[in-house]
Amino acid sequence: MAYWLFKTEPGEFAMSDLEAMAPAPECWSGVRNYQARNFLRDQVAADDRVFIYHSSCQRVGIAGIARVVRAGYPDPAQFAPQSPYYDAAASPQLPRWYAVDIVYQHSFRQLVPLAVLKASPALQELALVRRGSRLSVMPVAPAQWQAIVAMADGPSAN
DNA sequence: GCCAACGTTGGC
DNA sequence: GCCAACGTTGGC
Repeated sequence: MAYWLFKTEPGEFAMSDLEAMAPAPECWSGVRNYQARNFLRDQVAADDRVFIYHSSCQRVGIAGIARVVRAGYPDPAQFAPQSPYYDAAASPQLPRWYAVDIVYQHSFRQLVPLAVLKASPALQELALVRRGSRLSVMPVAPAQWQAIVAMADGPSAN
């Protein structure tokens, strides 16, 4: 089992939306960056765990945990002309973009702010805190995962 | 709203 | 293949 971090703008789709849908899964759609696409297509697997990160909002940080229930498959949005994620160059025979399905697992009692992540010595190698990083799907090492969970729900977070 | 940093496009 | 121009991301 591997660990990941997915970015989302809560104005579009928030951790609370995922929680409200539970136990129904959500299609994680609309990733339009090749490096992130490659992770979704090639590496994200069923039963992997995912941090949900809120970006471009008042309180940026990690809001909770989801679980992957379906590995990468062609993102339906690329074939839907009405979708903002439509890609005229993609076809079902030659899909360009991929999605996964995730399901709600756990909302942190309090969001772990970006500033806290940046300040953690255990997270200096995490792509999220690297200067200028724009990657929206990224791997999280087990030690990084445990450090973040401890910050979220550990004694210091209470 | 600003702007730094990044990814993509397209002319050559 | 280079690289300037452009569009986007995303924190602040």
